[in-house]
Amino acid sequence: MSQEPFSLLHPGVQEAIWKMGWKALKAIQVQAIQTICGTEKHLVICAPTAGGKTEAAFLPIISKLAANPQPSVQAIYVGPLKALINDQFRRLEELCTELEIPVHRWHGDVPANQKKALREKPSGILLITPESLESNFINYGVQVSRVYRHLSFVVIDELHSFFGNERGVHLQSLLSRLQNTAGVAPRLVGLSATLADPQLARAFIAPDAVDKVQVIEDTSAKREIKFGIKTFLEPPPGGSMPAPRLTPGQALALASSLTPQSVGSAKELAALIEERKPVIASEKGKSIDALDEVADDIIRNFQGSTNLIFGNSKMAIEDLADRLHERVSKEKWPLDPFVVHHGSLSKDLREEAEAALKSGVPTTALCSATLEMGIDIGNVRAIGQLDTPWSVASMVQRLGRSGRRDEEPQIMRLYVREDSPHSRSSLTDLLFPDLLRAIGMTRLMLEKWLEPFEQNRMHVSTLIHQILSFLKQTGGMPAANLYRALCQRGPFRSVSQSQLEVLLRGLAEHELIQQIPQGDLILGLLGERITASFDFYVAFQTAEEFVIRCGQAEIGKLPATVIPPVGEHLLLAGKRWQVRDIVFDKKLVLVSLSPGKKPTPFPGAAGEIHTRVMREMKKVLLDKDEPAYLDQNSKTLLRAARQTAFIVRLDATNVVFGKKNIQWFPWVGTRTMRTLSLLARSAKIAHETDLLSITYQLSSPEDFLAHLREVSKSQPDAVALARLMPNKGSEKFDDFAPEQLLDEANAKSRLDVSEARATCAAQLV
DNA sequence: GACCTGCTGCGGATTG
Repeated sequence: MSQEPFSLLHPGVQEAIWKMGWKALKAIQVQAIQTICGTEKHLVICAPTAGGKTEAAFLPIISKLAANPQPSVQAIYVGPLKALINDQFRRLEELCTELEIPVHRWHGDVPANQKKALREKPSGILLITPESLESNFINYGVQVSRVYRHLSFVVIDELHSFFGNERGVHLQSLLSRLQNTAGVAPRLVGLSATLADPQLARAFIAPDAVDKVQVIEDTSAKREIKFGIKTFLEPPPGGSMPAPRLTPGQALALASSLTPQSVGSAKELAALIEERKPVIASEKGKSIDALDEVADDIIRNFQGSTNLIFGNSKMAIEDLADRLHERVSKEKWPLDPFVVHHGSLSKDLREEAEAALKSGVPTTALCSATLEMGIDIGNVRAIGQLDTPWSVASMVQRLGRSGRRDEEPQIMRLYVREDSPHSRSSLTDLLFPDLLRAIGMTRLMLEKWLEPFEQNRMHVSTLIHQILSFLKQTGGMPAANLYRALCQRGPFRSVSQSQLEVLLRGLAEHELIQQIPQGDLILGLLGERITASFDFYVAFQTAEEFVIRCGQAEIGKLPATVIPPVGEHLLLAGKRWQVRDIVFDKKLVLVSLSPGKKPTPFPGAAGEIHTRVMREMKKVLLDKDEPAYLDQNSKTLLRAARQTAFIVRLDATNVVFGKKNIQWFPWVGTRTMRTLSLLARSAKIAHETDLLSITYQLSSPEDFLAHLREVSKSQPDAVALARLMPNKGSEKFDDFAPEQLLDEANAKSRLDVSEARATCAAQLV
């Protein structure tokens, strides 16, 4: 054991380490001890799950606390999940008992008397969620300064989960308010397994003192990665009859016989496809699709071990689970190893699935982001991923859940579903965009690139939340104090003083706040009601949900908008149900098992794709190499996509000039594509966008070039463009924000005028 | 064309 850092620890902590039988401190633990005990810096620790991060942070923190006990909470651990807090509570309590450092927890499931006891006699370490910290300000505002007056450390677990979203800004605001209210300057420690850019983590932890943040990364043995992409073709959409489908080989032959004319013409394409003699994919009269082929592959490759298979949507997860159960029962397996885990399932069912994963009996979970982070589920052999993920960050996070023992490789099988070419296929369809994205993202993952988060977002909804919370906490204050606390010292730095004034006037119009004659702002009638409601503590939007119950057993919850009428069917927890009764006033749906199958569609918004990913996809399309991680189908379809790109000369130019329209492939992300679309709209040019391209209803190349010239030379007004957006805001309190402010916020964070201009200018060269 | 997370006090009845 490295003697020097060990000797920096309190003797009681040294003893605890001996007693636990540790042979040596890990490298990140040594560095953390040196930084926390030897400097005044903040800290970010980046290491894989189960890599000893929590101990790295807490061994030195506990040492400091043991040497200097105070009658106040001295360290806070903020966790994003209740289950994670419960896990860490057990570990910390074990470490702290003999040192006589009290460990407390505060979240929604903790009994009120324990919370009361902590408020009356604050001490030691407190494990808490952001929302419960919010409840401290709302319900015990006057006690905050006493309870936290000797706070010296704040540890934030799963730091990356707070980046760029409402909950992260909420947390930053709470921590900033805590410092001001209690008059303390705690040191911050962030923990994460997936950090793109240490610089962003530094900026999140301490925006004013980025160089006071030490980053510690675990550089110990990198594990081997085994990675494969498999592509299956979906029968063409439409009609109840099974539609004919090409094999990947036929798709390649089709691409080779394309001409620039046939690509744009449904008739010519149909004739070419007819020549290839497409087959109706069926098995005993039942049509099979790509998901059936994925299920067959899973049955072959995920047997006899514990695995996670992630999907992009709950509907797809449920559908896949249903098909796997079908196969297991048809083949009469003695045990069905497939379980389902996602956010719409009841706590009981989720815990059952978690227990099965931990049990040692081979289990494969079909899951969503619920199993992406946090709770320990033991040793996972391999990861399946149904459909190309939305972000590289999520792909990395998911891959990281496998091969947890050092000597084991990380394994991922990524399944891509592409439409078989059909008579109405667009050029974009013929380029197999999901396969391109899967390869592009894989290349970026291997390069260690991850999406950065938007630092300049205004977060209008969360600012409204914090204004209301602050007024509730204090009873009222002048507008200037709000500006100083939230916008200058707090996280809402992208909001100017005049923008805050516009916002406050808007809030007064809605009676959320009002100004008393002396000038102070206080809560208005509606503001009082909102801050008193149970769901105020949460900064993010939540939908109205109905509980789905079979007899006394709760299966899960579904949004009110997707509940089928009585007599119809739904798919939940991998089982088929029929709706028996709906009790509207109790928000309850009674169901029973039934053979009828209808996948439940969950509502949701589309994701944003980063420009770097689109640029990589272009490279994939124009490169010649065929990565070894592609299966034969994927290689064949990639060849077909490249052949098609060659036919329409996408290798030489990004534009395809048709008779009646002009299709441009700018290879930019969602934000820039949205901006290009709004620019065309403000120039009154009819157009459509798809996954890869924007098609202008222009017949003359000159008109197209004139538009690009106009955009690249003028100084487009981003706010004026944002005014044209159809959906201005969807976060919790956006409805209370003045439209002008939402336009300014959207101009900043949902559009990218400078990249749009640069893209137009580059196309002109 | 998407996923995830989280949270009262208080009055009244009942019990020791």
